[in-house]
Amino acid sequence: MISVAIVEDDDEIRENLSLLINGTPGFSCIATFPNCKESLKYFDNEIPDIVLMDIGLPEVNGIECIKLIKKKYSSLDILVLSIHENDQYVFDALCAGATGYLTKDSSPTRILDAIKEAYDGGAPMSSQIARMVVGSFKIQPPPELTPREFEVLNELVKGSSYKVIAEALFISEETVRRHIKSIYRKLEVHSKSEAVAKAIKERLV
Amino acid sequence: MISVAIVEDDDEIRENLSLLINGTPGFSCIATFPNCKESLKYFDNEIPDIVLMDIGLPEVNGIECIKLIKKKYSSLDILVLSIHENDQYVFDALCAGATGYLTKDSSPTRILDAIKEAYDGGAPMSSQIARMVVGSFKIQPPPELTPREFEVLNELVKGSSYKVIAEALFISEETVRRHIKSIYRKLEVHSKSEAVAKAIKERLV
DNA sequence: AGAACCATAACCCAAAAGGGTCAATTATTA
DNA sequence: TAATAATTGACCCTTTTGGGTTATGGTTCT
Repeated sequence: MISVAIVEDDDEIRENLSLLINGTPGFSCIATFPNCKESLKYFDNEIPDIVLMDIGLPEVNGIECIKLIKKKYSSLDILVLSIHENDQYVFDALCAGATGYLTKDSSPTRILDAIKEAYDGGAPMSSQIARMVVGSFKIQPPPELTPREFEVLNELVKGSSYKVIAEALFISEETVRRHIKSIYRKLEVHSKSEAVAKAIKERLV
Repeated sequence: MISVAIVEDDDEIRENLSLLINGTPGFSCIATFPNCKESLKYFDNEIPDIVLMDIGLPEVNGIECIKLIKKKYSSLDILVLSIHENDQYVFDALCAGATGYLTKDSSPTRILDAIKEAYDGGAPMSSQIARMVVGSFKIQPPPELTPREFEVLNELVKGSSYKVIAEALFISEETVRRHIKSIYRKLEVHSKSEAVAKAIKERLV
């Protein structure tokens, strides 16, 4: 028996979800809340297996609510159920610790499957969401750095000084300087920290 | 009709997959290859809808093969089918541009579902893999930086010099220096580039 | 009331970084 | 064969950075 709690401000949606869950063998909706605050209060006494979370909540929004819940109950699995397919909401929710992300047009069957999947250690996502998430890993076409320049860039990301890089790559500090000048020109930056930021953000390393 | 190509060095597995796909209505295995090189040659003439890719290939491994394929045919969807659940393989594959990642213990039904899902724009993953991927977004418990220190750290990541930070935050350069010393101590680093690397990697910004 | 922390600011000094220019060797490619 | 690119190295100079110390006013918590 999987116990579920729902945080959703729309009365109709909340009721329908509750009926769906309670009407299915093996699932039990043990509590529903129209906002973040009440859910937090409840969790002090009883912890469900899975929380279904809306994003568009009044006062404290769903993302913040996830953060607050995970802060206290870090192992609790939260499944987002949202109308938003917007990139930022999805990534914010996952960064906050959500276990999965379904769009609200998911079928009742899909929702139940997802709850089961989350309970079994999976991370259920609507297919467009999954594609978005997986796509975020993809590396962009790399800038034309030479192999040696990539080696130097790697050292920069490790925080090495010119001297340390020179020793690591068995070249003189002057040559390190030379390579770094090249790197700065190609990446269009003017300092180590900028280069490091760009390298990591664009996954050049 | 979804056309599928298979890159897999194990003869038996390759044959079984081919039989599974051709034996199912709506699916067609149009080509199979024991290594990367032959698959690339073939794609010059015909492009399947989906490629099933093994990771443990001889000579050029699966990750490199994905990179090579995506370099020429960036819209081709590649589904990894691997025995490895190792973090690094998964993330490397997704970074290389894989559309999904299944473990080899997936059932025939699951494999067919996944091909269909990838074809429909999804990103099918085995549940442990999905959990791993989603989990990688989660922010760790943040180090005890003060609000002001976070502001300074943000400026560092933007590549700002002490002087620029001072102007941006309306404080003296000396105070910027003070905050940065604090940040270095708390993050256990000794330079801007190290701080930036750590901040980005641990998603402090 | 005192302790602890935050944010502010200053001074000293050595080390590191960044920008400019020049030049030689090797390898690859046109 | 000539041109191009990669890799290596050097010298000049200024600015930036990092580590040390000290100090003040404000807040918050005990």
